[in-house]
Amino acid sequence: MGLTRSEIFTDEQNKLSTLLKAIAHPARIAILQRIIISNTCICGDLVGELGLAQATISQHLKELKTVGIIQGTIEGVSVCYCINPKTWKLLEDQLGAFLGSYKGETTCC
Amino acid sequence: MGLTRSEIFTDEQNKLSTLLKAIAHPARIAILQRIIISNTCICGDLVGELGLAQATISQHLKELKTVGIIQGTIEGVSVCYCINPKTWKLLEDQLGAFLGSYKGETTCC
DNA sequence: ATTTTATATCGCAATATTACGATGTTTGTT
DNA sequence: AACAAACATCGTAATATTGCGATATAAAAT
Repeated sequence: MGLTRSEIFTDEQNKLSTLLKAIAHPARIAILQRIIISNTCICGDLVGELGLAQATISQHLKELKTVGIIQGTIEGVSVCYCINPKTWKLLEDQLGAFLGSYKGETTCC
Repeated sequence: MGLTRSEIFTDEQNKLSTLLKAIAHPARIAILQRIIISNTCICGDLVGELGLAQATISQHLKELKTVGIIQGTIEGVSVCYCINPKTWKLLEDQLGAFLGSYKGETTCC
């Protein structure tokens, strides 16, 4: 016990939950918002702005990168992070389909 | 350490991450899909269908109820669960605004 | 070559999540 | 009243997450 029993769910359900889990943290939401807002690619700017330690930010970035939501390019000494359009679209589509499947008929309760 | 430092984030970021965390689990996605699909309100049907123990299902339902995504009405011996339209809309709006804020300009990386 | 700057990784402590058996509670049935 | 059915809650074990100091790594500047 203690670990999610992924075998009993569909690939879609597992995939969607993985993407959702990646963005289900205020720090990672803040990081993504910051990346989206600045048209120039930020990097360690986040450390000064978010109020979390450098190691913590780096770890959150890694999690976002692991599931493919962002991608990082080495730019001299620093690293340039940006949204991975493909994964972002996938998330929008999957989530849109899921959330949109409820039509709010209130046939119940 | 070990606990999210919510104080340093905005209420919107915290609220959204709370809602996202609630749906960021394959079992809870499956439960929500099942609730949406059946126009009649299911309850313990989930236990037989999902392959998780009754205590586990009940716990997942509680989590969804706690953040307000579903609501339960006692219906005799069983409990009728359904989507809370208000929270569902909130989630759609907040998430739509967040995901939609990225326009995929690829000005970067 | 050494130092500085920027980021990543390691290791750890605190806390949270997941899952489930066992037990409690509530309502309907006999 | 006693019993059964449907859920909820408790307690617990296994695992995951969060955060950070310390340390490693890699590129640029001196």
